[in-house]
Amino acid sequence: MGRPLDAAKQQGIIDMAARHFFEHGYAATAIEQIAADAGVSKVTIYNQFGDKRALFAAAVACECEKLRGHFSLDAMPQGTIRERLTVIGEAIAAFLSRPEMIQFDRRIAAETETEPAIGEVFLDAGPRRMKHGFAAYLRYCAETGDLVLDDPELAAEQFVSMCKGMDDLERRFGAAVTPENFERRIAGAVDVFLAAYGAACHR
Amino acid sequence: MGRPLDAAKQQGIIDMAARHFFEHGYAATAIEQIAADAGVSKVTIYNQFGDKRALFAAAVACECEKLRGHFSLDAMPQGTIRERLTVIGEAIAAFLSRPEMIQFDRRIAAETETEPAIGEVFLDAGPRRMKHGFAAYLRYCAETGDLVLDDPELAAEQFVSMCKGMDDLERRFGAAVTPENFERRIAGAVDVFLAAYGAACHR
DNA sequence: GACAAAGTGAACGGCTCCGTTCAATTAAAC
DNA sequence: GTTTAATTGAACGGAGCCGTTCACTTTGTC
Repeated sequence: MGRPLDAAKQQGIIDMAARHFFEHGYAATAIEQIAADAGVSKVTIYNQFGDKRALFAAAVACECEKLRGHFSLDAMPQGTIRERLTVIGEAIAAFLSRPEMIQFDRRIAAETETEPAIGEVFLDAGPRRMKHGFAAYLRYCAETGDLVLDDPELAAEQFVSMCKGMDDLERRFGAAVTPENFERRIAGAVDVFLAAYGAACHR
Repeated sequence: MGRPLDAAKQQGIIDMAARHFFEHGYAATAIEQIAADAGVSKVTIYNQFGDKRALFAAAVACECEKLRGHFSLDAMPQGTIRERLTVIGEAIAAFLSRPEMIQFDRRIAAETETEPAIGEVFLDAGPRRMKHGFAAYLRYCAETGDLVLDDPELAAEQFVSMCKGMDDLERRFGAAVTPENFERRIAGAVDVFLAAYGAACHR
C-alpha cells in the first residue's frame, strides 16, 4: 500500500548518474547536480540508493548490462575466412574505440583501485565475454577447416590485440583519432593472423 | 643573491607528490599531506609550484623523464631471431605489467581528460618512444635477412600488442596476476609473428 | 475519502581542502 | 655582519559537497 516507487524516475537517475560519473569522474560529480539534471530531489536519491558509492555502483552495473547486449556473434558475416575476419576485426576495433567506451574504460579503471569489485563486474560483462565469444567462433572455424589452431583463446587474444594495436592507447591518452590507419591496421592483423593460423599455410 | 632554492627539497616534494598522486588519485590527494610527508611547509610548495595542477604536471613530467631512461635497445640479446624476440617480448610485457606502471597509466588516463597536454607528454615519453625504438630494431632485422617485412612500425605494434594481450586489461581492472600464462603468451606472440614475418616462411 | 508511502525544497552541520596572508625564522650570498 | 630571499607555522576565508533532518506536498492504494 501507499505510493509505489517510480521505476521510470529510478532509471532516469541512474542514466543521469552514469552520464555525470563517466563524463566528469566520480569525485568531480556532485549528487546535487545529478538530482537537478534528472529532475529529482537529492533526498530521493539518498532514499533510493543510500550512498554516493552505491549510486556509482548502480550506474556501473547498469552500463555493464548494456554492454552485455553487444557482440552477439549471431549474425555471422559470410565470405572467405579473410573477409569474415576483416569484418569482425573492424567491428571490434570500432566498438572499442568509441569515445564513450574510452571514457567508460578510464573511469572504471580509476575507480577499480578503491573498489575492486567494480573492475571485476566490468571484466566479466565486457572483455572476457567478448573473448570467449570470439574464441568459440575461431574454434568453429577450425572445425570447418578454415583455420588451424589448437588454442582458440590465445588466438582470440592475439587477433583482438592486433586490431586494437596502439590506437587504443593513443585514444586513452587523448590523441586525436586517425581513421587512415584504421583499415591498414585491420588488414595487417588479418594478414598476420592468417599467416599463422590460415589453413592455406598448413597444407 | 640571498638564499637559493633547495634543489634537494624541490625533488623531494616532486617525488612525494608523485607517490601520493599516483597512489590515491589527483582529487583524493591533499597538498598538506604531500607537504607533511616531504617534511616541508605547504607554503613552500605553493611558492615553488604555485598550483595543485602545476605540481601534478611537474610530477608527471618527472615520472615521464624516468620513463625515457628505460628501453634503450643498446644491449641487444644474442641468438636466433626467435630467441631474441622472446627475450624482448618478455622484457616489454614485464615492464608494462609492473604495478607502478599500471597505476601510473590509470592516473594519467583519468587526468588526461581535463588536461590533454598531460596525455601527450606521456605518449611521447612512453609508448611512442618504445614503438619507434622497437620498429628500428625490426628494420635492422629485416636488413640482416632475419625478417621479411615492409612496415616495421605496424609490425612493432602487432608484436607488442600480442605480448600485452588482454592481461594488460585484466590488470588495469584489478584482476590478480597470472604468471602461468605469461610465457605461453610470449611464446604464442613469437610464433605468430615469425609465421608472418620470419624469413623461413618466405623462402 | 482516508491512509500510507514516496517525493520535494530548504536549510543545516560537518568535513575537507585549496589558496592566501603574515609575522617570524633560517640560511646562504656579499 | 649585513642583506636578501627562502622557509616555516599558524591561522583564516571561502568554497564545495556529503549526508541528514523536517515540514510539506504529491500520488498512488484500500
